[in-house]
Amino acid sequence: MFEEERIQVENLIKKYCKKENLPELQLQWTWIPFSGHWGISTSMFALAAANARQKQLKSNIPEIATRLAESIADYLGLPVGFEKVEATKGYLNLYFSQSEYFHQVIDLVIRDSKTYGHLENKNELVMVEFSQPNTHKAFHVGHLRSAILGDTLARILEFAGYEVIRSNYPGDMGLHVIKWLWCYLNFHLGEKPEQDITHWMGEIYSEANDRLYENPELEKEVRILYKRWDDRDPEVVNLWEETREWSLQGFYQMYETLGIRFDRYYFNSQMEKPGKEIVQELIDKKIAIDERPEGAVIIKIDEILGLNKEKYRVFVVLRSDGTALYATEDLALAKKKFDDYPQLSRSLYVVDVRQSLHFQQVFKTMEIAGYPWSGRCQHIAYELVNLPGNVVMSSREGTIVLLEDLIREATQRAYQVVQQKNPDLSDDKKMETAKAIGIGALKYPMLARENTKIVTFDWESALDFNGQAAPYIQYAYVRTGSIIRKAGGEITQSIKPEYELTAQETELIDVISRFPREVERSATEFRPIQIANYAYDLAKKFNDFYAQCPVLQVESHIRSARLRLVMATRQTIENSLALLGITAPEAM
RNA sequence: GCCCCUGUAGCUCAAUGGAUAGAGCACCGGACUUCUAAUCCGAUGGUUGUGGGUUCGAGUCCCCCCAGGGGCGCCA
Repeated sequence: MFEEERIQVENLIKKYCKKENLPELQLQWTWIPFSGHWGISTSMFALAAANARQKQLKSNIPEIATRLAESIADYLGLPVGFEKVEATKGYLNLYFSQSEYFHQVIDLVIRDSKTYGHLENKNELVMVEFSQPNTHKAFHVGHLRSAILGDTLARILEFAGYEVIRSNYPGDMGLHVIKWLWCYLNFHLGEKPEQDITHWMGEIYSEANDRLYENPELEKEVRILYKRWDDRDPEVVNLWEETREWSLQGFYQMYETLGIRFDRYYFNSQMEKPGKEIVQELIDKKIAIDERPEGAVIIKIDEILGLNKEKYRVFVVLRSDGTALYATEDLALAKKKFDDYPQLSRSLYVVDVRQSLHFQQVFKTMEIAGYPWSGRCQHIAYELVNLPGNVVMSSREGTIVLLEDLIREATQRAYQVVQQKNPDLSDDKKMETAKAIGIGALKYPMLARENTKIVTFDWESALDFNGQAAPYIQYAYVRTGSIIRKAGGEITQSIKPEYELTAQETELIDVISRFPREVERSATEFRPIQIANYAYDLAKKFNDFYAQCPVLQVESHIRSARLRLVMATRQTIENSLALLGITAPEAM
C-alpha cells in the first residue's frame, strides 16, 4: 500500500542528492512512531554521515541531518497522496492523506476479505514436521507446544504463499512401548480404553514404571519381551498393532479438538530398517566406524571436517548389539522425506531445543554422505513447558498436567461465563463458544512467546482470561459483529471520509494496514509471536475506537465510513486469529 | 572443558540498529440509562545483569566477565 507514492518520493530525493552532489544511499523507511498519525519516515543520519565521510568533514551529524531533512522537505513540496511533509530532529516524515489512506486500506481489506494478508504464491514446497507424540504414553501440556507451534507455523507459511505439507512422526516403538506391553500383558490383559484414551494409556505406562522401580528383577521380563518383538513374535506384534492404534485414535481425537490436521504420518517403527541400511551405507563409504561388537557404530564428525573445536562431537548411529537408535531412524526419515517430495525447498523439524545437537549431527552426516538436500533441512527449536520451580514435565516422574484435564477445565470455566452473559443461546451454541474460548485461551500464551523462552505452566495463569489473552481478541471480534448486526445489513459503499478522523480511527487503520507485513516477517523468521502480538494490538486499537467513537449514533456519512472501518477490522481480526488456529466466535 | 539459549518495571513478557524502552498481571482511584463492562480511563512503577568495542545513533551487533537453564559415545 502506498508503494507508488513512496517510490515517487524516493526518486525525488535521489534527484535532490544528485543535484547537491550528495552520496546516493538506499533509504530505509519506517513508520512514523507517534500515535494518532500515519505515514512513512526516513532518517537523514546515514546520509549526513556518509556525506561527512566522503568530504572529510568533521562536524555534528545530527545537526547536518536536521538541515538536510529541512531542505529536502522544502524541495519535495507536497507530493501526491500526502497531506503533510515535516522535517524534525533529523527525520523526514511524510503524512499520508487521511481520506485517501482510509479509502485504500479499507477497500483492499473488504475486497480481499479472507485472503487479505495472503501473500503472493512463492512456488515453494515446505514440509513442517511437528507434534511427534509417543504412543503408549500420556499427552500432556508439554506436548501441546510443539503441536500448536507447528500447526501455527504451517498456517502462517501457507498464508505467506508457500505450499505446505504438515507431517507428524509418532514414536510408536521403543523401550517405553515394550514396558507398556509388558505391564498390559501381566496386569491388564483384555482391558480396553473408553474415553480419555491417552490418559488411560498413560496410566498403564506410569504403572509399568512404578512396578519396575519397585521390583527391578522384573526388568529381565521386559528384555525378553523386547527380544520377542525383535524376532517379530506374532503375539507381540499383534498386541502392539492393536494397542498402538488405541493411542493413535487418542491423538486423532486430541488433534480434532485442537483443530490441528496433518497431511502425512511417518512412523518411528517404519524407519528402523531403512535406518540400518543407511548406517551400512555410511560404513561402506568409510564415513562411519563400525566398532561392533565391543563398541557401537559411530561417526567422528569433527574429525572428518577437520575441526579443532568440538562442535559436532561423535555421533552414535547404531547400538553395539545392532539395534536401532533414534539417530538411526532420523537419518532414514530425513532421506524419506526427500524421496517422497524431491522438490521440497525446506524440511523443517519443530522439536524441542534439547535436540539441537542431535539434528546438527543428522543434517551434517547427510551432507558428508553427499545428499544434496541436506542444507534444506532445518531444526526449529523451541523451549519446554515447565512447571513452577523449573520442574520438567515427565511421564515417568509423574510431573505432568494432562491435556485432557486442562482442556476440560478451561472449557468449563468459559462455559460458566457464557452461561451468565448469554443465557439465551442454545446449549450447543454455548458449548461451541466455550470451546472456542477455552482452547483459544490455552493456545495463545504458547504463541505469544519467543520460541526460545521457557513457558512456565501454572493453573491460575492458564485459566486467566483477562488482559493480553485470546478472549480479549475474540471479544473485540464479537463487538464488531454486534455493531454490524445492529446496523441491519446496511450496504456501505466505498467511501472517502470527509470529516477529521479521530486518533483512534487513524491508529486502527494503521494497524490494519500492517497485517501483510507482519505475515511476511512471521513466516521468514518462523516466529508466530509476531502474529500473536499483532492480533492483540489490533484488538486493543479496536477497543480504543469502540470506547471513543460511536458508529451507529452519528450522522450518516460518518456512520457509513465507520461501519466500513468496523467491517475491515472484523475481517483482519478473523484472518489473524485464523493464523493462530484460534476460533473467532459470534457471541461471548 | 566445549557448544547453545536466557537476563528489560515487584511478577510474566514486548520492542525491522533510530525519535519519549512499551503491554499485561498485581496494587490504588475512576467509568455500565449508551454499538455486549471478558471493556475502557487515570495513577504508581526502568542505571535494559556488569565492563569494553563498532556506529551519526545500541535493549538490539561484536568481545570479556557475572548469573540461570540446556546439551555434549550406544536415552528419546
